[in-house]
Amino acid sequence: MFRAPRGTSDLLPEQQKYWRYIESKAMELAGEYGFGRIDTPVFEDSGLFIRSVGEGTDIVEKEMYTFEDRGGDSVTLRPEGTAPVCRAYLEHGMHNLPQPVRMYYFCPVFRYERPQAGRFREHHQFGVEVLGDPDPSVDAEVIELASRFMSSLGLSDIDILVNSIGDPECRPAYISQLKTYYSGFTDRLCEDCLSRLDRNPLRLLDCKVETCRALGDEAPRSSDHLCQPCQEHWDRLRDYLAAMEISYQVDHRLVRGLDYYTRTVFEVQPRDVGGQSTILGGGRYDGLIEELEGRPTPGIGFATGMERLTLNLQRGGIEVPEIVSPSYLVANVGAEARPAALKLAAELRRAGVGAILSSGSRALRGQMRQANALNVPYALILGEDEIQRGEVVVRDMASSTQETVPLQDFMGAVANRSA
RNA sequence: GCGAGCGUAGCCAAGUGGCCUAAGGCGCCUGUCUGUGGCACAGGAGAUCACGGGUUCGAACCCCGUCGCUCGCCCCA
Repeated sequence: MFRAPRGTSDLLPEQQKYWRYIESKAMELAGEYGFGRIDTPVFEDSGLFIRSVGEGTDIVEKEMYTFEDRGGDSVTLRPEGTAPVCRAYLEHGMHNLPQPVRMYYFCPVFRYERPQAGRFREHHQFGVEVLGDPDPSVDAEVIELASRFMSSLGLSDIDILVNSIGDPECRPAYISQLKTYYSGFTDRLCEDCLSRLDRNPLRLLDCKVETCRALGDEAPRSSDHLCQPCQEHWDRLRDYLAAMEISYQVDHRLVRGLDYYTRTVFEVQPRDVGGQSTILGGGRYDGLIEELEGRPTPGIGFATGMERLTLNLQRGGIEVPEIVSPSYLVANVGAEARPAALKLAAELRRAGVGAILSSGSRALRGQMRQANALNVPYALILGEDEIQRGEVVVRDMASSTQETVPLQDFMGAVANRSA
């Protein structure tokens, strides 16, 4: 038997309510802030991601779904959402639009990883991007949006972590300080950290091994080594966040795995457990558009994982609205009633109300059971008697009461109610 | 890429060498109730016990391999 590929899953009808809930909240908020929706292709030229995400990153090095298409071009299933949006910004000359340009997206993203709790090979993101404005007020606004998004979902047990990792001006000097610091403790570093020392020194900071953590506490902090413009950006951001009364924590260990981030980085984490816990991550990427051969254009955004949001909604016991079932089940008895039932169901749907046609192959008893199991408020019963008299039995399932009414009157009432 | 655990019907599972032609529960279907649901009772369908090999007189159960799933590390949403 075929199964869904490793790390992927089917989103079954009974789970859809979470997604609908998250999507509706996200779209509502995005609209409030003036974001327009963008949808980009599921796959892109492989070079786009190699260039933007960074050659040395894990994503590019070992996680991309890259293949040659039949024409011999190398394409890659989108491993993240920001680069395609930037590509679209450039391709469609959006620098000619009023700046900044605000866009949001929902899309599947693909990374070849070992699946575990909250981590998949295909997952789905909601993300926002603001392109064309360097001002820290935009950072504050985007972080505020993230915060509002969490509270609108009902997720309250979360921390918002914020940091500044500088820019190409000041970061190299900081990184070399960091290396110097850690090089003095090579005897105390874990094996992973020893390799990070060469490959990705920033990552030393968020190692989870106890001894490494202790070293990280005392390590030089990026926010203490910012160049003057970065420092000013960082100071103003914190002023704005304070002015907006956003509760957040500065986390000097916060770094992100993609090369394009500059200055502001932030994450949202649930308060309880560790593991694959980050539910939202983002930051500023002022060099990215230029890296993609555009005029220097600043940008900032974040992405959230639908699956992790759902997980947290479920863990938090947060009630989400059920997807409404149709109002009517049309039961029918006897061969004569079958076409009449089909017609009635079709008319109801045309009138804008949902109707499920019950299979006439079952006894009426079975059809009523079905009505009960499907949780429809009303069952409509058509039998030969009703057909002859031009009537229909309308049964209110909740109160177990029913009345026989002329079909025309019933349809008239339905039309009035839905109008 | 590394480490650990687990695979018995759609789901939850009992069973740890013969009494297993595999218990029970949920769900599904049918009947009791000849055209009326939720409850109850009765019945039914649904399992090559993940797959392959081995040990044994005998394997769901022990051993080996494979595959799959889950969890952790790395990394990330």
